[in-house]
Amino acid sequence: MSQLPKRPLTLRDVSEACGVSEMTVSRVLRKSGDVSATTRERVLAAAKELGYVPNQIAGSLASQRVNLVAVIIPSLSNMVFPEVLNGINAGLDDTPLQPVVGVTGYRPEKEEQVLYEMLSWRPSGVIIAGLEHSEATRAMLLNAGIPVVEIMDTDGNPVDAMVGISHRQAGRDMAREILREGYERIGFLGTKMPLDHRARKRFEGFTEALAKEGIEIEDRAFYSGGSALLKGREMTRDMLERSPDLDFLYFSNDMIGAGGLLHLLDEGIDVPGQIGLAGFNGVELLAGLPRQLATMDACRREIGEEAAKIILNASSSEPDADLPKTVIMNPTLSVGDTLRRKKRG
Amino acid sequence: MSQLPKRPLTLRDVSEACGVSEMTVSRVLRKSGDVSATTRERVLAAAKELGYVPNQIAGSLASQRVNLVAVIIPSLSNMVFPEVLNGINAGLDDTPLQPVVGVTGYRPEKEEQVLYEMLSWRPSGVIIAGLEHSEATRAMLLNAGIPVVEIMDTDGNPVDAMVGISHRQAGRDMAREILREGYERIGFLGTKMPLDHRARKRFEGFTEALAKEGIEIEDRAFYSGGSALLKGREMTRDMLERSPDLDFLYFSNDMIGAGGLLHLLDEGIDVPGQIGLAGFNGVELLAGLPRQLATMDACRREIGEEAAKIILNASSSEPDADLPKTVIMNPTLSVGDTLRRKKRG
DNA sequence: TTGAAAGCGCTAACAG
DNA sequence: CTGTTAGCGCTTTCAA
Repeated sequence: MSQLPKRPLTLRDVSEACGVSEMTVSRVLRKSGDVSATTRERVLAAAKELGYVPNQIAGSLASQRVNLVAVIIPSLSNMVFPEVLNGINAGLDDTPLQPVVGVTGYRPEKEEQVLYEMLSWRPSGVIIAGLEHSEATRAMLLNAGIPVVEIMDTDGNPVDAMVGISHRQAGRDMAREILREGYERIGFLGTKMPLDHRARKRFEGFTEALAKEGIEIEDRAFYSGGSALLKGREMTRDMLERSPDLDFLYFSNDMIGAGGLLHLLDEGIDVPGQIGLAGFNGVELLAGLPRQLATMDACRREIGEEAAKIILNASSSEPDADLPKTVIMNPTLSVGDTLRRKKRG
Repeated sequence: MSQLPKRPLTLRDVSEACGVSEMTVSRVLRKSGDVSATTRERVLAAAKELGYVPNQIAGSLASQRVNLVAVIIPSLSNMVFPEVLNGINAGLDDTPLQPVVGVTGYRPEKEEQVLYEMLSWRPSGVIIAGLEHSEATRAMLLNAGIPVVEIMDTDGNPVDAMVGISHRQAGRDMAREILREGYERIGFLGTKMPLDHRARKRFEGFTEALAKEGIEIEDRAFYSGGSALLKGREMTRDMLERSPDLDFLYFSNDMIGAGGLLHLLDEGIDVPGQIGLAGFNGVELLAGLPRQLATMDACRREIGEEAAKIILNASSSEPDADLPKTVIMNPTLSVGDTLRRKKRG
């Protein structure tokens, strides 16, 4: 830390400062090969003294190895994705690999562009949300020649590996639970997102399971943008005005579900006696509400960790060929205080 | 898209496929220099046909330019930071620059390590949360020879540029507002985070402004981990048990504030008549609560956008030297429904 | 245990 | 408008 360099320092600078060849300096800094303790100390001291930071660009070009993992997700505004990122971070901690995040805003063309940019850094692997991609995106994924893990959804065929839950199944399970409790006049409230395939699949699974019992959704509403909690309140109010006979509301996420719950409590409506409620995601927030919303855990953190493991394995020197390429997690349904209506034997 | 390459494609492959020199292919792909329309088309067609993705590693090494901006934040779990990231994303959209995010978990040594790794990619700039860093971190920042923007806090001296709000001032402003409304017996509830300097500074500003009026905080409580909303409920309950005379609760963030609000409403306590409440952040969530919590906007998105602008300017070919290196934003205080107690003239 | 040479894939700078 | 030459800063490989 003696001078402020206009030109970034290079190995050569360190080499000259300590009178050891560039090659040996490089070996010390990478802890590779055998270097005598004395020269190592000398090199380390010089590097620290100068404030040398290695140039990974040059290193990666020379070694043809890049310690980056591309992570591509639709959004950061929805807490779901930060939690997956935390899982990936945890899974990659204490390994040489580092996640690099790209955000698509749920737009396929943006996804394509983000992937292209990330691939141009020649990462060691790709973790990407969802199974639905444009043709070009799939082609890039296929041709990249690196491990690819598609996460969060397992209803479809992965390019390479996938880790997630079946949202169709999640929808079906919730529907069955609702019917089992005797609810029959059901409303659905969700996001207006044609490109949120996971929400769509939950909805499809949900209606499918209802249909099997001869039941149809009686009312539905979709929103986009704004405060989810507030939207939940408003939409619930509006829906119950339109369809006062409903005895259950299924929300596509916990945030609007919480809004609905708060509205009903304000109105003094008996939950779950008169109306039952369920959301999706198991967001931590819910713990503080006056009543526990029925919901289903999406295994977000675990998905991130598992995806990281797969990339790690695939890019290790001796990959375990037996490690499964498809991991389907089982979301747990928690009924909370807003779903049970009957006494049960 | 004809074959799946074991070895990633290079410029040379494209060059051979279309019979144009590597240099010209490179120019076409970078849209730099003049290339005849016909050759351009030929090159583009070949590149697409092969599925060529340029190698930025090599490109950056050769051009000595890297279109990456290092962004270093403490956490992704707190919605504050994703919102800042959204601002940065927005500010960098449609520019060649791309953010790369690193997370420190509020730990100085992790911050040091993350910064080191990011600098080893020779980014075009650094955006880093906070003004408090280890000696080594400051040294790296100083010697990196690239624009550095420290964000979210302006109570201190930046290495280079800073964008944010004064948390001390924010604390003072809230204290003054509370006193003006006639509250006098004040409790504080916050996070137990010795390394969250912004929360600490708000607290300091708050107590300082109270002290000026001869008032001291009567009770305080700190938490860590868990659902903030739930913690808010519990801590509020406990504090009012301990100190039933309190007439105001200041929360270090809106989430625990919302928990406190829900608790008080459950108990049928008059808010803001008997007890006033205020939080911090202006989280979108609040809009859906039964009552609007008094709070203060932290200008998260704007901070991100402004920081992006500074990096952009500094790394442009003709930087505007007049662009200020310090941007202090003014958080707006919204009193909501939980602060006003007096009728005012 | 250390060093020298070659080259990773691309682009700056210049020449044609 | 197009091509040639010479590296960018590091690591691989081979030799000492």
